[in-house]
Amino acid sequence: MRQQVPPGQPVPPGGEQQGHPVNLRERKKLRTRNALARAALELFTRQGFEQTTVDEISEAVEVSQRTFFRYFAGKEDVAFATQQLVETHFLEALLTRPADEPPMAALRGAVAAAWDGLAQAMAEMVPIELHMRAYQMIESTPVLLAVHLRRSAELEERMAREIARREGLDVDADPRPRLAVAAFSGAIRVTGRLWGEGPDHSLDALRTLTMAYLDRIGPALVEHWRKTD
Amino acid sequence: MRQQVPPGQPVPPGGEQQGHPVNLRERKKLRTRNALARAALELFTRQGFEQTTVDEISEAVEVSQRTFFRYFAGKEDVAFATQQLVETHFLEALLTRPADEPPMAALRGAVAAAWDGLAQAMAEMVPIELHMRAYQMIESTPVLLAVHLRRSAELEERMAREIARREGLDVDADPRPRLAVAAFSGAIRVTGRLWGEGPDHSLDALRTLTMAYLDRIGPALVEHWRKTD
DNA sequence: TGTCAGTTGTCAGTGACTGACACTAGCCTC
DNA sequence: GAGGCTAGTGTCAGTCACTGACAACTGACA
Repeated sequence: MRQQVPPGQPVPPGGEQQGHPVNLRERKKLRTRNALARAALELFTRQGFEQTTVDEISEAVEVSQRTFFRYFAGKEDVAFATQQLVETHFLEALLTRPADEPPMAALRGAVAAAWDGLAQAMAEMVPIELHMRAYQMIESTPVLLAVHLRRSAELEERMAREIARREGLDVDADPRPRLAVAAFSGAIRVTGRLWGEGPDHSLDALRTLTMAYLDRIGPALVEHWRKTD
Repeated sequence: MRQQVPPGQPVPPGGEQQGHPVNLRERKKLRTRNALARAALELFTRQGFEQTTVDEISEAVEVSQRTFFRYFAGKEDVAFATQQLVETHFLEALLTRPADEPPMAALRGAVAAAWDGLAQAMAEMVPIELHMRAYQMIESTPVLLAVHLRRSAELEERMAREIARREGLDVDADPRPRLAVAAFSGAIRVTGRLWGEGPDHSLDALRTLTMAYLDRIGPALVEHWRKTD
């Protein structure tokens, strides 16, 4: 079996992340992709990742196995379909933060902004509740956890670079961008877990919990690092 | 293909980590296992992980593919054969540190102690230089990097628990054990990378570099946390 | 409406793994 | 030292993840 995660993502169609296409072709593709993701997550969460075959997923959507692999680079890849959506939204939000915001404020602002609009985009793919169950599954499936950690590391790296760029620093020379991102990501992870364990599994609950935690990271990292300030 | 990483390690023979067996049976097994690991790492580093098949590895050692899978849970598993050895040595060393040592001193002492004896045990399996090249390969192969991150996370968790136990703390209630371990692991990782990039690839170079860095983590974490102190 | 490009299905093949079973070789006993 | 026991090994057949090639189809656009 192939099983390896694609290096730079063999970019199957739909890689352009829901750009609300106009023509029928594009809409059809998007529908197939979403249907595959939904079916996959449903099966994964119900019977387990390993216990689900790609054939099952394809059959559920009534496409050939070959088609599945044209939309997703691998079985692991579908499992992260919704994560991918979240990350994309967040990164986009981060890139459009006002230039004068201090690092942690920008990161915090980006999460906040990402929530808006995310819920809708996500719901088109899968019910939020399914996304949440998928997250738990990822955390408890060794193969997926491994991939998740790698993905997180990559995201953090991109965040750190963006923060460094904003502050006019060299990521490799100055440890602060990575430190800030590490602290931020740590908080996000903790709230994610707490939310999963807690009783209220609504998006709003996660949102307020996250914001509350981010506010506690402490003022040490909140200030500008630029000398010009 | 199966490709998933074994949850609790399906413990193939030889899982008892080189206990210098007495009888012929055991010695033969150990030799086969080491030969497989050596052949695998050699092939992986020469032609790449994905480009190497399990059949190639087995053929190089003149055993059947089935036998390979009786020694290692999967193709990924061999790639971590030497890492496994290092980790085992380190954890053992940590467990036998004097009870009155402060956390960071115990961790530091454990690395130091692990070096002794490790070189020999390792050389029985593969040349040190091969182990080193294998490390680079892991870092640059996405599938392996993912597994590596997961393994590291697991190791850190075990370290944190041990530190907490020593200090009489609850890992989940007090963040300090995990923080200390995170700082420690971070330093180890950094030195590992520096060593790989630097000119001197000797074990001694790594050892002195690591020690120097560990000494810089700062006195903030070095003190005892116990009130009784 | 016809052409063309993008999408899909079919087929065949590779490679990672696994279970079952038969065979062999050290180990232990008598 | 012969024989039996058992662990280790090879063979075989099967599953499942993936991939390339090619033929059939279907929207898009002139």
